[in-house]
Amino acid sequence: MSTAERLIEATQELLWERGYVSTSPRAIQQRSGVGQGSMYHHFEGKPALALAAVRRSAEQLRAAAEADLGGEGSAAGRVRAYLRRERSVLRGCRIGGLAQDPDVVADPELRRPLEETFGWLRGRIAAVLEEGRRRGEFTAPLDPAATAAAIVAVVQGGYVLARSAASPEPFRQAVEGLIALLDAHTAP
Amino acid sequence: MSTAERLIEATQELLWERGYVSTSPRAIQQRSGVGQGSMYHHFEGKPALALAAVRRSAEQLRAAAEADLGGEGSAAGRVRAYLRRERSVLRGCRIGGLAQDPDVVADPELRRPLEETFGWLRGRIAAVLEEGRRRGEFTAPLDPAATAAAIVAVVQGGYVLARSAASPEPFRQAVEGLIALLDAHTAP
DNA sequence: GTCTATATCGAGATAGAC
DNA sequence: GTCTATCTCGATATAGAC
Repeated sequence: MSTAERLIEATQELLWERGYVSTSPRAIQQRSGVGQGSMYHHFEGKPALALAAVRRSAEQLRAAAEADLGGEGSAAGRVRAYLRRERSVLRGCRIGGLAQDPDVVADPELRRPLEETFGWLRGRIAAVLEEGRRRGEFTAPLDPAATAAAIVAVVQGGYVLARSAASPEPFRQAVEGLIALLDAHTAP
Repeated sequence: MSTAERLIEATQELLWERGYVSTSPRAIQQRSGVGQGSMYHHFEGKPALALAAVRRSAEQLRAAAEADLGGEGSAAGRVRAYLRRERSVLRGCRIGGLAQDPDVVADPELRRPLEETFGWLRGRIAAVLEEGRRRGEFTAPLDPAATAAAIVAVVQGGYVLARSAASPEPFRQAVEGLIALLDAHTAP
C-alpha cells in the first residue's frame, strides 16, 4: 500500500476512535508507521489529512448504506435491513461522531462531507419510502422526508445512548421501537 | 456568586461548546474570572471540575424534561411537548454531546452521569407511555421501553443531523416524522 | 521522498509567597 | 483563599541534510 494510503487509513481509524481535536499528527505517524518528514511531504498538515480521511469514510458509509437500501424487496424491508445491519455500536458513527467536534463544525471544508453524507442518506431513504408509497405498501399516509429524517436520527441517537450506557442495548431498543412504529403503517 | 459556583458554570458552558478534551483549565479560568491558584484550591484539577459541571448539567436536563413529561394531559400530548420543546439545536445536547468524547466514555466516573441521565429519561418516558396504554390512549400495542428509546434517540440523533447540516431543520423534520408515526397509534 | 533537529505554544499542573 | 513563578510534556509544525 502507498504511503499516502497508509496515512489516510490510520487517520480514518484515529478520527473514529478519538475525534478530530484529539487526533495528533504524532499519533497518525505512529499508527501508520510513516515518519514525520514523509507525512508532511504527502499532506500539508493535520487539516488536509483529516479532510482526505473524512471523505474516504463518507464514501464507505454511503456504499454500505446503498448495499442495504438499493436491494430487492419492499420499502419497509429495505429500511429494516438498513436499521438492523450489524454495527460496531460502541464505536459510534465515523461520520456522525465528528458532528460533535467543534473544530470540524467550525470548518466549512471539514463539515461539508458530513452535510453531504446525511443529506444523501436522508434523500435516499425518502426515495425508498416514496417508492413504497407509490406501490401501495403503506396503510396510512406518511411524509417520506420527515420519516427518513427520523430513521437516520434514531441510528445516530442510538449510538449516543449506547456509548452513554457502555452497552449496545439501547441502540437495539431504539431501532426496534422505530421498526415497530413503521410496521404499524405497513400492509402485511 | 461563590468562586466554586462561577467555576462550575464556566465549565458547564465550555463543556457544552467544546467538549471535554478541548476544554482547558486556562479557558475555564478566563471564562470564570477565577485565577489559577484559586481554581486549584477549589478543585483538584480538570477531571474533578468537569465531574461537578456534568452532574449539574445532568440535574438541569432532568428538571427540564420533567417539566414537560410530568404535566397534565394525555401521554401522547406530554411526549409531543417534550419533543417540540424549544432547544438550542445547533449547540447540541449538553449531556449527549459528551458521549462522543473518548476521555469521558473511558472514565467511569465521568460517564456515569450520562448513563444515569439517559437511563432515567428512557424510564420516565416509558412510564408516561405505559400510563397512556393503561388508559387506553393507544389504538395498537406498543412496547413502552423500546418506544421510549426511539424517542430519546430521535432527539439525540436530531442534534447530530442539525450540526452536520449547520441548520436546525433536520432536527425539526426528524421530530415531526416521529410524532407522525406516534400519532398513527393514538386514539383521536 | 524520508530523516533528524529545532522551534513555538499551550495543556495541565505544582510550589511557595502573600 | 488567591497570586505569581516555574515545570514538564505533547501538539503542530518548519528547516535543511541525505
